[in-house]
Amino acid sequence: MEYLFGIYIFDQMGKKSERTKTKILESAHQLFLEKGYDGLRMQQLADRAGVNKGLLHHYFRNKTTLFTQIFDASISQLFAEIASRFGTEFTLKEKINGAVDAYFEMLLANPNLPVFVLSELRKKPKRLTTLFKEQRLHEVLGDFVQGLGDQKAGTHLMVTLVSLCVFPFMARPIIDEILEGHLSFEQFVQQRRPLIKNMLMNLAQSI
Amino acid sequence: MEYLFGIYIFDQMGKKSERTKTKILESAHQLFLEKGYDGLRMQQLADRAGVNKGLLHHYFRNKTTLFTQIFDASISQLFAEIASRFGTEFTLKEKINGAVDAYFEMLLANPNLPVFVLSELRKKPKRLTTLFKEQRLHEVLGDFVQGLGDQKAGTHLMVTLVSLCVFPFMARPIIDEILEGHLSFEQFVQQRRPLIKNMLMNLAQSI
DNA sequence: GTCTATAGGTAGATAGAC
DNA sequence: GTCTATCTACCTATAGAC
Repeated sequence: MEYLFGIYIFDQMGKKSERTKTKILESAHQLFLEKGYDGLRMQQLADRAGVNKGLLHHYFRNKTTLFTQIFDASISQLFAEIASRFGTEFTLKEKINGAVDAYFEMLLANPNLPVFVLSELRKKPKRLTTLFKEQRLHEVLGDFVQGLGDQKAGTHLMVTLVSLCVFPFMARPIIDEILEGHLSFEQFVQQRRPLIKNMLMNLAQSI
Repeated sequence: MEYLFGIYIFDQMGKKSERTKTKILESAHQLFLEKGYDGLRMQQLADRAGVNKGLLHHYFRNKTTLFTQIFDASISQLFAEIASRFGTEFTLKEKINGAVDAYFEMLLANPNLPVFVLSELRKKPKRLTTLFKEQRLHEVLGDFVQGLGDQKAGTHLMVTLVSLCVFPFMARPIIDEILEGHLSFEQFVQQRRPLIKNMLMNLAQSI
């Protein structure tokens, strides 16, 4: 587990204190994404990490500090996918296909990430503005949008791309219920992948 | 405020106890959607409703009972939009346009509803299966999917429709940040409405 | 029907032993 | 560096007065 713009980078080979910190961060990552800030108890986190409650405060002062690290890294990860296959050497089609594939890969590995980020974001909207400035996300997104066409067309294309890739993973409990075992969720989203790429190419040509 | 399949229907004209119950339910609806189950304190709810904490328990026994009413009604509302403009007398184009318009209207009035439902659903996935059975949602969705084509095409068309309508509202904090005041969020989603209808018609013709 | 007071339990955080 | 014990604050829920 490692983040491109991440706040924390794990080092499994360090001394014991580093390994303990890593174990706590990994557990916090899992549990905050599952339960959200308000839903996670420090005792649960200590149990999962296999340490005592007191240690959590020794390393991370308080719950908020720990949460902020996980939250910031998670937002960065969402935007990293957009930048991942971007560059002037790619054609429009390659950029679209590359971004869709990158999102699918990330979402298959981190299915809870979008719901976590968007629900916590609603409670702490100011954090986003800070992160945009700190990590120069306006530049990253601006470059991406420019690469997709003019300002208006590029923005709509990007929002369409992210909507189509991300939403089915957020609505997974509902989609599972609808599929009722006729098809696995994984099969369903793999069917969608070429459909999504086609829709995006059509949209790119029409605006 | 009234729900099609809703558990609670407000009656502002009834006796005092009914008006108090209504006030509590309205406040609970607002606050649970903002803060989620874990984030809302019973004291906050009492303050907003203008009553005492004890009264909440008098009318609704405990926090879970109250939450379940709001949660169930919110899920029903999400599915109600799909059924709203459905009927064999409509053409495919009318069904698509009608469903998109119904979703836009509902989302403009209830912007927090999707994030609330999907984040709470992740924590209580079993509730969905129960609701699907109780409210015969399989039949509602089955009819809708049939009206859009065969099983596979209909399902993908429906998921695309909901993805494109709902996701931008969930990601509103991010989109606000991207638009940076060049355009209001409302203007942006209104620009998208015809784009979405076009994409859905293209998709319907191609699968 | 509504409020006050409080019980009973649990949360986050700290101090200090080992 | 890690654990145990404990503090203080707060939360849900109840009992009982008005």
